[in-house]
Amino acid sequence: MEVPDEMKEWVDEGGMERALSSLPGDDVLMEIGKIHTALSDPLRLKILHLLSHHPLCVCLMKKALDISDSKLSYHLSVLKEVGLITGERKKNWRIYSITEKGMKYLRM
Amino acid sequence: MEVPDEMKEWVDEGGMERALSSLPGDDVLMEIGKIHTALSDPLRLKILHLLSHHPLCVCLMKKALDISDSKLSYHLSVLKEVGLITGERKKNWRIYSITEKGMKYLRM
DNA sequence: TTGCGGTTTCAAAAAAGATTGAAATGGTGG
DNA sequence: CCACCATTTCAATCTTTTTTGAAACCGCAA
Repeated sequence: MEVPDEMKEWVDEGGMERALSSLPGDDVLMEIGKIHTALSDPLRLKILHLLSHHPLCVCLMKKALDISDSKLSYHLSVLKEVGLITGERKKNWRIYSITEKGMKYLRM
Repeated sequence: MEVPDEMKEWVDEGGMERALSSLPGDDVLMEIGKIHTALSDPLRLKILHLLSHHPLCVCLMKKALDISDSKLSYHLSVLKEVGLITGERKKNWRIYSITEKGMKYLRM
């Protein structure tokens, strides 16, 4: 197989094999991919930023973001699914908090 | 408006206003979102990992990943679009390299 | 100039993700 | 037990992203 000079020696020294074998497994790549999917929506990034200040009930987020209940609920579920936030019941309310993982990804 | 005790004092002290005003603008959130969209696909993460070892021509990546030309080309274009990789012509080949930005996001 | 290898572009089809409004859930206080 | 409040779930619809195969492109060598 023909390759550009620039990478010929690297390939001949087995660079490609090394690169391929140090690749994360498909399961790992899929999980990382899912986290990035969760972070790919501006609204969800907004939610994450809000929660980085203080845990919040759905009602306050709804008011701040001015969107429908079901829409907010959907996006919260996406963030929760991948562990960027957690939610706990408190009386009639549900209070969401950002996780360590969420903070880590927000900092990037 | 009724809110859980847990966040009453924070809200009363203007926490919500502070949180809202320190939110990145929609343009910024959209750009960050786009980068995460680019990182959301396992195949693209694989490409990024490969390129983190050495610049590569499309033909080598195609062989390593065992996918169609047009599919590979599409995913390369997505990564290039958001500045995670760059590509330059060299004779008949096109050689892609990971950018600093790409390295930064790969490290996360 | 013609043909060729490597790569991209295109349009159509398939798949995944987001939005909507209505209905359901599940504690809580009366 | 009942009615109520905050929130979630559901199914239909719409939008965006991905896949596919065919056609086009581009620089190079004969």
